[in-house]
Amino acid sequence: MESRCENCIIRQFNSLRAMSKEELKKVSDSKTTKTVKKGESLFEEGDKLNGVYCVRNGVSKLSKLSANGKDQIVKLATKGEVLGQRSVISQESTNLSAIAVDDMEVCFIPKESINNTLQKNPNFTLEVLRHMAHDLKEADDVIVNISQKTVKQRMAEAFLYLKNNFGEDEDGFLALTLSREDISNVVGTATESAIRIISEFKKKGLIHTSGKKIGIKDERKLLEMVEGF
Amino acid sequence: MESRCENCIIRQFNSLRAMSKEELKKVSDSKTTKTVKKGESLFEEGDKLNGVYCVRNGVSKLSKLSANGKDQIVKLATKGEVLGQRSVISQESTNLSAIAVDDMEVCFIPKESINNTLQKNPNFTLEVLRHMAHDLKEADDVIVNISQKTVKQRMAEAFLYLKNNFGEDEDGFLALTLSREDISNVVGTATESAIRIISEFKKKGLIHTSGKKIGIKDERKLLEMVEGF
DNA sequence: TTAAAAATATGATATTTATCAGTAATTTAT
DNA sequence: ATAAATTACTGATAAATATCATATTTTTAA
Repeated sequence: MESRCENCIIRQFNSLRAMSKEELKKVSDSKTTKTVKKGESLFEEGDKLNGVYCVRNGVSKLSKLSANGKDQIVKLATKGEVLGQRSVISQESTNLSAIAVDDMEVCFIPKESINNTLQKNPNFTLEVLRHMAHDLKEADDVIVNISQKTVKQRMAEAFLYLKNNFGEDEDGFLALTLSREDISNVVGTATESAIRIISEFKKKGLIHTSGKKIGIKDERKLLEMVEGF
Repeated sequence: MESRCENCIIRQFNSLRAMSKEELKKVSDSKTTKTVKKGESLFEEGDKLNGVYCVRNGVSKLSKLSANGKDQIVKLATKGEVLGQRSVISQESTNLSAIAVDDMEVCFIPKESINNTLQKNPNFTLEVLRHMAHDLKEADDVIVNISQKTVKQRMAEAFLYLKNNFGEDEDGFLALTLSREDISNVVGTATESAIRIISEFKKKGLIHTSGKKIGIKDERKLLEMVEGF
C-alpha cells in the first residue's frame, strides 16, 4: 500500500492536489495512517481537532445529535474527502461527529501542515474554498429539501443519492448498506416511518431488498416521486 | 455618505478588510452603488453573477423556490454581509434568490476585482474561507433544527434569532419586521401554521404583537421551548 | 450453539401539520 | 377617500408523521 502522499491517487479528488511538492512532502512526513473499524468514531461533536482526516477507504457518517436524542446525518463522506477541515480552519470545536459506517482507512494530517499551506499557498486556499463553496451549496439544497418535501420524497431521493454516490454491487444492490436507523437519520424521520416506507416502496416495485440490502428497481418512478408527481 | 471603500466602516465586518490598500483602491474604482427597494431582487435563482453585493444598509432574504411553489428562506443577510460570493467563487449560477426585505443600499463589486485578489492575496482568501466555514456550520445547524424540531420550536427559535441578530426597536418590537409569509418561509412551514402559532404564543404571553410587528415578552420560556421542555 | 441483545417489521393510535374555505383587517393604487 | 388587492386570521377537516406496543428476524457474545 502506497504511503507517500506524493504518490497517493486519492489526493486527486481533494484540495491536497493544489499543494506543491515540498508541501506534500511535509504533509507526508507528519501524517499518520489509521484504521477505523465500523462503528468507531474519528471524532465526536465538540472535540477540538488537531488536524484533518483524509479518507482513503470506507465511508463515514457526519452527524449531529439533537436534544431529543436522535442523530441527524448531514453528510456521508467517502474516499478522497477531507474531514474536519472546517473546524481546523475556523479554529472552533467541531459541530459534527464522524463515525465509520464501513471499516475505514484514513490519514491524519496535523493542522500545522494545513494552516501553514493555507497561509502560503493561495492556490491551495482557493481550492479549499471552492470545495467549501460546493459543500455550502449542497447544504442549502438539503435545507430546502427537508423543509419542502415529504418523507416519502426524501426517502426516494436518499436511495437515488446512495446509488449515484456509492454505486451498486454485482447483484444490483446499493453498494453502501446502511441500517434502517441510519437511513432514517439521513432522511430525518422516525425509524419506523423509514421502515414503513421501505415496505411500501417494495410493494410498489420501486425497490427490492434482501436483509439490510436495498436495490433500486424503478429509478424512473423514484425520480418522479422526488419531483412530486 | 462616504463612497470610498478605503474609508467604509462596513468593510470591517467582512472579508474585504483583508484586502491591501491597492486592492481596495481598485475595488473602489470598479464598484457601483445601488439602491434596492423593498421587494426588489438583487439577483434570482439561476442567474450568473458578474460580481458580489456588499450590503451597506437594509436586509435581504436569500431563498430558494421549491417544486411546490413555496420559497424557503435560507439566510437573512444584513449590513456588512457579502452576497453572491459563493457563486462567483465556484463559477456557477446561484442557487438562491436575493430579495430586499427592507429598502437596501448595496455596493456591487465586479467579480474581476474579487477573483484577482483571491489569486494574489492568501490572507483575503483565508478570510473568505473562514466566513464560508462559518456559514457552512450554520447551515448544518439549520438542517438539524428543521429535521429534529417541531414547528413550534422552530418558530420560537426564529423569534430569538431575529432578536439576537437584528435587535429591538424603542417599543420593544423586533427591529426586523417580516410578513407572516416570510416568517413561515424561514421556519419552513405553511403560512397558516405560522399564524396559528403566533396566536398561541400570544395567548401564552410569550410574545406580543401590533399589526405585523412582533415583540418578545418571555425570552426564557421561548428558550425552554426551543430546548424541548 | 444457544441465549441474549439488537435490528427489523407491522398494527393501532395519537399528534402534528397542511390544506381548504371563508372572514376580517390592512395596504395599495386610483 | 374609496375600491381593489393583498395580507392576516380562524375554523373544519384531511393528510402526514410520530409514538407506542409487540412480534419476528438477525446479529452478537458467552
